[in-house]
Amino acid sequence: MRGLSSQGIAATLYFMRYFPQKIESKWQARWLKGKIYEPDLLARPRRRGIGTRAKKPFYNLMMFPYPSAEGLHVGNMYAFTGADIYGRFKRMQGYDVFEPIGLDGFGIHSENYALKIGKHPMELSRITEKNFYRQLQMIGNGFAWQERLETYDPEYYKWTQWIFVRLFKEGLAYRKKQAVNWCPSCKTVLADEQVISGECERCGSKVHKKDLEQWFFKITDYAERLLKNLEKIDWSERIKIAQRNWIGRSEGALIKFALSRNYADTTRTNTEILRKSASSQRESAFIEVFTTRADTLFGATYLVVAPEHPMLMNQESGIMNYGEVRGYIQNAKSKSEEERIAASKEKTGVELKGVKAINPANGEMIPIWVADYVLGNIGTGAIMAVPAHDERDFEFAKKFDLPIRQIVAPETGEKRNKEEFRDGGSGVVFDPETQKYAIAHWKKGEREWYGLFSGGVEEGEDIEKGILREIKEESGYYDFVHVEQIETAFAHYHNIPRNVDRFAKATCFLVILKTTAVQEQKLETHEDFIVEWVSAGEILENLERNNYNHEHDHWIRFLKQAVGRAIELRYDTTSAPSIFHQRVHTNSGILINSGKFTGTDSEKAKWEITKFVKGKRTVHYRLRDWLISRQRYWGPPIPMIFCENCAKRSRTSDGSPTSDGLGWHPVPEKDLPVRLPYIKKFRPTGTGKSPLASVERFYKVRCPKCKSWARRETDVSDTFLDSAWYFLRYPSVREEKKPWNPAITKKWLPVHMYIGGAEHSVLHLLYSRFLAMVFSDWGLTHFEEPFAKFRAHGLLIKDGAKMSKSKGNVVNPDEYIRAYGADALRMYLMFLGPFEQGGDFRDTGIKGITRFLERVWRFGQVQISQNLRSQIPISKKVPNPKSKIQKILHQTTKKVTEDIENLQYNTAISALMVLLNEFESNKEKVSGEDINVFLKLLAPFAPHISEELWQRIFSTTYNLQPTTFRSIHLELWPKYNPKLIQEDTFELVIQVNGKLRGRATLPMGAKEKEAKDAAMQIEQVRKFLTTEPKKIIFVQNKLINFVV
RNA sequence: GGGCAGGUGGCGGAAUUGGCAUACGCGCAGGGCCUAGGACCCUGUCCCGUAAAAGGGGUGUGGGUUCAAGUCCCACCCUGCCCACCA
Repeated sequence: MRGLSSQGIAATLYFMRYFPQKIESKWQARWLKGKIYEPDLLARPRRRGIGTRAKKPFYNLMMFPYPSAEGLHVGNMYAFTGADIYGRFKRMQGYDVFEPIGLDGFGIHSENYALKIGKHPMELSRITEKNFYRQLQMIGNGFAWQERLETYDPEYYKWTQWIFVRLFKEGLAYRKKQAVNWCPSCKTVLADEQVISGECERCGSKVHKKDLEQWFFKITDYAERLLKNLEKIDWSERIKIAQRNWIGRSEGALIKFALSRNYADTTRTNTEILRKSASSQRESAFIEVFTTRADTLFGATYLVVAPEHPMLMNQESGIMNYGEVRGYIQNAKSKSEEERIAASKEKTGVELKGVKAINPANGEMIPIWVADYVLGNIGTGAIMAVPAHDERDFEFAKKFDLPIRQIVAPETGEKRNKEEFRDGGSGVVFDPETQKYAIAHWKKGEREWYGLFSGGVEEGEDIEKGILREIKEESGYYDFVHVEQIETAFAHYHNIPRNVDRFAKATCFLVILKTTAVQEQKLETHEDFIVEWVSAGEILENLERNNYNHEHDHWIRFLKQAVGRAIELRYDTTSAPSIFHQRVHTNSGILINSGKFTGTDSEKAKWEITKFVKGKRTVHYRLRDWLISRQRYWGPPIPMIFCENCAKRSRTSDGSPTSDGLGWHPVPEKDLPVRLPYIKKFRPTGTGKSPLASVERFYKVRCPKCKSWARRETDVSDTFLDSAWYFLRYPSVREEKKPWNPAITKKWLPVHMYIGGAEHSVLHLLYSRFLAMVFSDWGLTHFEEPFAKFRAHGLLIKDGAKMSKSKGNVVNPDEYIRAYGADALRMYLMFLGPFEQGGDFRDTGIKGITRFLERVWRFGQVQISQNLRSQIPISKKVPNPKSKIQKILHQTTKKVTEDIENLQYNTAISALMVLLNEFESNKEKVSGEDINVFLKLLAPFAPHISEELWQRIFSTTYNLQPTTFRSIHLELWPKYNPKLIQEDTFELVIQVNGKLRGRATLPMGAKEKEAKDAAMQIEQVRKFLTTEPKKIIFVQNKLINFVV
């Protein structure tokens, strides 16, 4: 076909149109037939030794979707495309990439959807499966279709149940009665991780607490390792932080507070009480609290126990108002979690009459309260309340008028050195009549500032008297209606009048005037200041403006605290600026009012005080055990059998159960799977029992041990258990005897790259890590961490808002694929923004990508027709290594390679656009080799169009059988030559005083002299260089800056 | 309340170590092609200023460091996400 006939040209022109749908389905079918995305998973070499087994395994995993019949969400496609680009890139780098896909179709989400549309989940799953796989096929990912799995497949959940059995046998699965999260709408219990701000993760209903006996996994045994291992894995930092917070390790102390029932006589001294308590301690009645702030023990002015606390269970603890307390407990328990949180602003509680606790630090008798702001399942369920340094305790103390004692004094200014501090303070003088504050307006030299009246305390003088004396001396006011100590701080400050640096323990007093009468004669006359009345706003503004002096740090604190207190006393209710909120000091500082620990740094005092009161230093985790039971239908039945007969026999003589069993037996492994029966009444019951509990043929079984009639567990397991181990099954889906094949697992795991949503940072990802660690401990695998590398992709939103069904802005990828093709949609999604940051889907944007692909197509067609016309095919034309095209080609190769590695797909695509622009403006200089490289760089993003063009231009296999062709996706990734990237000239930026005044092109490596000469050539530069420059800054290959 | 991410043209977003702010794309404007529309191609597009230049301003706000700041430091404001009475 040398000369083209007119029909030939017409045919060519017709062919030039880009029909993505046509080529996309064609290549998808060929890839599938050719098995180009199926690595050889087997581990052992082939018999004759020369194996073609995978040499460089690369397990590229993405989070499998939970399907609903609505179909694939564009957000799924966003995640999958981003993961697939990485996989394709690795494949072209010579790795044997394994990229499996499956469906997480078991569990509440799928069941709720089935309920909503009134279909049986078992039937629905067959429909959604088909639909999902069809859609997943269409997006053009390099999936290993032969290894797909579905979590509701008995061949899969057989092993999910097997894991449960093993965990039970190893003591990591146990049953206990506990107040658990109950979702009234889903009619099941939920794990803590599935309760978001008191609401059900799935349906958003408010979650209640319910006392139920449930199955738990002992994930808390692994808390420390789950935390520590985070250091070793290459994960998105934000996910690691989320896990760290969720595990919530905190170091603290367990401190015992002895109880006393003889507190009526309040006249006794502390020593007497101590003696008394020492004797009453023999009764060993005490409350143990957990605290991370043992340093504040001297400020513990009362104790609070949770409504669930065991001491409230028996009347014998000596509570005189037991009826009232019980009423409170019942009321608290009936509240939902949400109500308890919502009510957090308004604290409630009841004092336990007839009992007091003894603060072990100072022997003080302190009251005990029950209040629901203390939670039963956190720490010991009891706290020591330090209202001066904890906001919740502070609120509670204010409401019930309990004593507040400051223990930790903040330190303002720089860190204290060893110098001795002076005792002193300041007074905030307030006149309720005018709502103004009296201050000293200083003037000294050029400086002018406001200050509080302040001074040092003289020997033998008490601090309050000292401050009042200073106020009288400095201002003349003496007629006070209210004097109150507000706060103490340790402050470095500069005494301006005397021009010396000082360190002081400063106490602030709020002084409210009765009258503004002035003492006839001030005792001291200051030349440097005058007394002025200003509003709080004015004084604060002045203090903040002149913040050159450390003294002001604590003055600002004092003023805010004092004004806050004045507001509270209702001396000022109208003109208070919002900044004046009384704040509780919760940070570290220096101890005051703390016996022999006074003056110590609070951080240091923490463990000293713990030791002093014989407390126990311990570590506490926020993480709690994983609640596994679900009272639902659509999940793997928990493979356990309860035998009443065995339960009876295993009890010891006194009736308590023995350690080895309460009659619970795991289903023997040979009997797995426990198949989920098809039942018509699958709706959740709401009775606390699964719908399976009324299916006799399911639950009525023989005890595996004693063969008497027994009852099968009818709850199913949490859906997160299904997905916690699926990555182990993928490479071993054909393994029948074990959950995973050890040799294959050894070869392919841990997962090399895992990409998924950040919303799973503490659910799925934590559970998977837990199980992987357990399997490793059992010697079943060789790794503790399942995912060597994990990257969280960003959230795809639509027109600035989150996509949701209620907003009706969910994008269905099908329509877009039909209209623009999968390649265009893939590239558009990736072009929206940085993959790890997410993007905003707007319909207008996809046109740009479509245009780009059409231009690629047209450019390719020109090559094809030239191939046909020319004796020497374009593909054989040798590129000129010195040409501009070569340079930009190699630069682009470098950029695209690096960007894909960093998941910065948006900039990689932009680089490809720049390259195409360059091709188009230098058409005649583009060689076949250049196009070859371009298509390979494009291949991970737009796999279909690049395959089609590559085959037509370069391959001899285009028309061969689908099974014998050589795909571009198996070609090697282009390499760049760093030498070709090197520019030999650069554009010198010429600045005068940092402002751009001109440019010049110079050879790379030009010296300062040459740069200067070049700069002087330019009129615009000379114009600004009237005098000899003071300084010349020269940055090689970049710029020259003249400072004049 | 805490943690994290972020704030740059009309919009999505670029910007190595601090060194030409706004790459690439969308949109918009003008022009070409065409009976016309669409598609496509070319040119322009941060703001003020100008016939055009020259010049000036400009990366959430206010300060600082520097010859030079989107980038570093301090304080603050706003948005999004996650967590939240965790002792």
